[in-house]
Amino acid sequence: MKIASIIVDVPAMQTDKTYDYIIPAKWSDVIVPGMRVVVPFGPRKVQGFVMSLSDEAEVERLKEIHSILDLTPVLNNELLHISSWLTEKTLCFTISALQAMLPSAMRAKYEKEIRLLDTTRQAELDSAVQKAMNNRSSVSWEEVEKNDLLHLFQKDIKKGLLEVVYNVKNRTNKKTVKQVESTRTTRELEKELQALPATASKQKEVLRYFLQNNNPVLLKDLLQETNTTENTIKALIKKELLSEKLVEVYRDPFADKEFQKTQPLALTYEQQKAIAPILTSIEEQYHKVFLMYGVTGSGKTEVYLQSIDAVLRQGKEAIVLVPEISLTPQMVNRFKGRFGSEVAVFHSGLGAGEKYDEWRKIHRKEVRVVVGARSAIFAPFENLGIIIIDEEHESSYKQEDNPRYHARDVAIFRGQLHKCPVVLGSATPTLESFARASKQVYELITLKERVNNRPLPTVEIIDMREELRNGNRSMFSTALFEKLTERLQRKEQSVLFLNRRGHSSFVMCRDCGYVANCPNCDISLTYHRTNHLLKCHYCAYETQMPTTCHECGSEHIRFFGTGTQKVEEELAKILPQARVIRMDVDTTSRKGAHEKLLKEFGDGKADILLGTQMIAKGLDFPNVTLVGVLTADTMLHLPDFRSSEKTFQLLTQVSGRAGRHELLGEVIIQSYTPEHYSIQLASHHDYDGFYENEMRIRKAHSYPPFYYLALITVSHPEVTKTVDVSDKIATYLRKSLTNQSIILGPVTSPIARINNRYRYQCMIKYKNEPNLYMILKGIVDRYQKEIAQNSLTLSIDLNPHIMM
DNA sequence: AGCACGCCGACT
DNA sequence: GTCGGCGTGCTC
Repeated sequence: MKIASIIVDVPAMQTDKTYDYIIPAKWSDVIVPGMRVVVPFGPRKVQGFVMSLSDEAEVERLKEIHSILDLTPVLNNELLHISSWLTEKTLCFTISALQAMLPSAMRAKYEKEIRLLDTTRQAELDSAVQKAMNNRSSVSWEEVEKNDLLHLFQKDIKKGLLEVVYNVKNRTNKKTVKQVESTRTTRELEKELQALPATASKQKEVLRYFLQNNNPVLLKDLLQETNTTENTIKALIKKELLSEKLVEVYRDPFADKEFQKTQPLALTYEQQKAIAPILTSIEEQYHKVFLMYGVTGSGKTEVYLQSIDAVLRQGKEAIVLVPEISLTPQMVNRFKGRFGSEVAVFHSGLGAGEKYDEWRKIHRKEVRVVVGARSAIFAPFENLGIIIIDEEHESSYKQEDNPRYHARDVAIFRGQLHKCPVVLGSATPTLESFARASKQVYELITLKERVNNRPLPTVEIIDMREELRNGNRSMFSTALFEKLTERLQRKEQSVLFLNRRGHSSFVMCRDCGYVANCPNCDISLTYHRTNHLLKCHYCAYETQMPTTCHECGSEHIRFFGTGTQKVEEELAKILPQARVIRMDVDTTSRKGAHEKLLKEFGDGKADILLGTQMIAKGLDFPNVTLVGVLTADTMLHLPDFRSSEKTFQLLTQVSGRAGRHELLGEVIIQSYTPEHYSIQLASHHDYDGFYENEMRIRKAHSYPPFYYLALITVSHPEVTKTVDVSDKIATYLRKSLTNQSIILGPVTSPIARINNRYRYQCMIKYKNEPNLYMILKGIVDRYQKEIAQNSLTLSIDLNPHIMM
C-alpha cells in the first residue's frame, strides 16, 4: 500500500507535522512529492502538500487522499528542501513556508455548504428550513449564517436530514479564450460556400476567410477580420462547418507594449574588470557571492545583463531581484528589451491571476529569466545559473510576517545548491554585506566611475535651524527656493523629496501639547485630509478630527508633520507658476497611476516632481538638475540601530537622481541636525567613511555585523501577564544561552500597545548559539496552550529589521 | 484553525 | 430535568 506524508493547510503549532494518507490505486503512479492534494482532516477537507511517499505508516487507521489539485508537482525537490530550511531558520510552520513559495492564487479557498441528504424526506424539514432551501438540494453556509438560521438547520442536521459538506476550491483560474477553426478542407469549404444561400452574405465572408487561411483563429480576431458578430459564427458552428474550443492563454500585463530590442553595450574597462570574476564563476560552475559596490550611474545593470546573457548561452536560468518600488517600467524595459519573451516579471502591481500566469511560464519552462520583488527568489527554476539582487541594502527584501525570511539568505542558499554565483549590487551596501566582503567571505567588485564620466552632483547641506533664526518659517530654505526659481527659468526639472517615514502627520494642541492617540494602540493618530478623519495605522480605529482639544478645550488644535499635500500647497503659494506632479500613496494607488505620472514628468509636462520614498529610486530623467531633500533627519531618530545607515542610503540614493546626463546636477539637503555624520558623509558621497564610522558604533554597541540579533515580542491583553511572560522568557534565555550572548530586556516595545494588547520585547545579541533554534522552539512550546487560546502571542524574528 | 466532546450554571 | 456556556484535546 502506498502512503503519502502530507502537510495540511492548518497553520497551528499542533498540526505542524505530516499526516499520513493512503494513495488510492488510481493515483498510485501520479502522486509525487510537491503536489497539492485535498485530504479529509477531521470532519472537513483541507488542502495539503505531499512531502514524501512510503509503503508503511505508523498510524493504524488511515484515510485516503480525497483528490489531487495538480498533475505535476508545483514544488520541486529543491523547493521542498528550501521549505524545510526556511521552517528551521525562521521558526515558522512548514505550511507557511510552502505557501510563501507559491503565488497566492494557488492557495486553497474553503467553502461550506449544507446539503439535503435524502430528497424524499424533504417534507420532514423544519418549515423555515424548507423555505430557506427553496427547493434547492444545498445552500451555502454563509447564506444560512447571514439569515440567522443556523440553529434551525442544526436541528435538522442532528435528525440526519441534512449534512454539512466541506469543499476545497482551487482558486487558480486559467484564463481561456474562444478559438475557432474550420472542420473542412479547403476544397470542401469551397463547395459549402456555393451551397450557402445568397442571403447569408456574412457567413460567406467568414468561409472565404477560412479559404484564404484555413488555420485555427481566435474568435476575437476572426470577428475583427471579417467584420461580423458572434451570431454569424454560431450559425456556422451549428452547421458544423466550424468548431470552437477554449484555449488557455496567459494574461500578459505587457501585451500592448513593444520592447525595443537592445544589444549589449560596450563595457568600460572598469565594467570588464567587474564582470570577469562573475563570468568565471558562471563558466566554471562554482558558487560564490559577489558584492558589487558601484556608485549610482556606474552601469551595474549592464553588468547584470551581460552576466545573464552568459548564463542563458549556457542553457541555464537567472533570477533578478529588484526592490518593489524600483520595479518600474523603465527597469522592466531593460530586461525585456534584452531578453524579450524569455523574461517573466513578478511584482505586487499584478493581479493574482497575472502573477499565477507568470509563475506558470517559469514552471512550464517557457522563460528563463525572472525579474521580480522578494518572493521571486522562489521561482521554480531547476537549473539556475545566476541570482542577482539589485539594491541589496533595501529593507523590502526582508519579509515582515511569517515566514520572516530575508531574500538574500534564500538567494545564497539556492546559489550553493545550484553551484552558481549570487551577485549583490548596491551603491550603499549594508554593513553586513560590506563587512563580509572585507573579510573575503564575499568577493568585492567595485565600480567607482560613472559610465558617462559625469561627476557626482554637488551637495549642499542647509541648516534649517539657521533658517528659522533668520525668520524663514517655511519648509523651503532660501537656497532651495532660489535654485527652484533658477530651474524654472532655465526650463530644467527638479525633484523634491519628502522623507516621511517615522514622521506622520499627527495632531497636537498648540496650547497644552496634547497629542491625539489611538485608544487601542500607543501610537499617535494620523490625519487623513481626504475625509477629515484621524486614523490609526495599526488597528482599524478612526475618528473625526476634533475641533477643540480634549485636554484643555483650546481651539488651537492642528495637525503637525509635513505631508506631500501640504508641501504642494505651499509650493503653489511661493512658486505659483511651477507645474507640480505629486507622487504619494494617494496619487499612485490606482493601477498604472505611478507609471503615468512618471511618464508625464519625463515628457516635460511638469517642472517639479514631489514625492516620498517611491521617487528615491530608479528614476532617470535627463532634464533633472536639482534634487531637494526637504527634511533629511526625520528617520534619524527612530528607535532603530539602522536609522543612520538608512538615512545615509536614502540621501545617497536621492542625490543620485540629479545630473545623470549632460546637465550638471545639484542637491540641496535640508536638515535640523546637519552635523550628523550620516548627512555629512552622504553629502560627500563618502561610503567608505560612513562604513568606518558606523562600524565603530556598531561594535561599541554590539550590533550587527558584530552580533546577530533575535527579537522576541510578547503580547497579551493584560500588562501583568505580558510582563510576567517576558520576564520568564528573559530569565530562561539567560540561563540557557552561552554567556557570550547578551540578552536585553524585557522592555516595553517601541509601540507599547497595539489593538489593546500590551507588548514587551527581549532582544538577544549573539555570535554563536548552535542551540538557539531549539531553545526558541522550546519557549514557543512552553506557551503553546496560551497561544492557542489566542490570549498570548509570541513573535520571534531572527535578524529583525524593524524593531517595533 | 475548526470542531466535537464534556462538564457546570440558568431556564422550561 | 434540559439548553447552552466555553475549557480541552484531536485531526492521519
